[in-house]
Amino acid sequence: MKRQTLFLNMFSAMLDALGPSRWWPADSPFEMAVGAILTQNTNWGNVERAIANLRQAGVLAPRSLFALPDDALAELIRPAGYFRLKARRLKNLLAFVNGELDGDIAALGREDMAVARQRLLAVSGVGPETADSILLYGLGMPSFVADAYTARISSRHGLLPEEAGYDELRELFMDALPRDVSLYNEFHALLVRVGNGWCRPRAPRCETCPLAGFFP
DNA sequence: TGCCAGGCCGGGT
DNA sequence: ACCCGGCATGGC
Repeated sequence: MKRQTLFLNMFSAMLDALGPSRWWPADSPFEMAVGAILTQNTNWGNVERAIANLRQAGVLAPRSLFALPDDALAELIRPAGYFRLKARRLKNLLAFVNGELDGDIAALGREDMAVARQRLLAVSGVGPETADSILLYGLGMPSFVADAYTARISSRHGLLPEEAGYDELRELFMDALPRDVSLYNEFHALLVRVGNGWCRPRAPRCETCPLAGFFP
């Protein structure tokens, strides 16, 4: 079977079983980017609390958030964990957005995607997954997000060895699939949902997984 | 109770 | 070029 067909069938199997995800839950590209930093190695429920705190404090905008002292910002995002570290990372991103993009992160979306990706990666605290999330979900660019779930599900199904690196994994999906923003969006969202629900690190529930028996 | 969560950086080999 | 310790809260 053609590899693209295999991947699209995998997508359909998850979509049929779970329905559309309607990701990313954010009101603006800026809020999305903030969420991308806050959710690093962290449960989304904790991130929601942190974002609610920022909104409540009226600082969910590039200038006002940057104006907050580090320790005040850290206190507001405490529920998201790693809060001192993430306060610094947010400040790094904000310095870039305010200083180089005139406070408008959406301006990045009008650049060449590889250039936009490199500029995001140059911000300390923005790694490949965070950058790709912002490109895809925040800016609507076709950059596939290859996170820990993608790696786990892929290796369990023998698509790649477990030790495969981030870029290798991303290229596997991007080479196999058409460059389509909506497809990448929903595909990654479904992988996360399968990873949270069935493809667990220690206790996989493979019997009832939407991908059970899908791969040869 | 321990495991897990939509990673990344910096320093050491 | 890899490997590892550190970072931290909250749900199950």
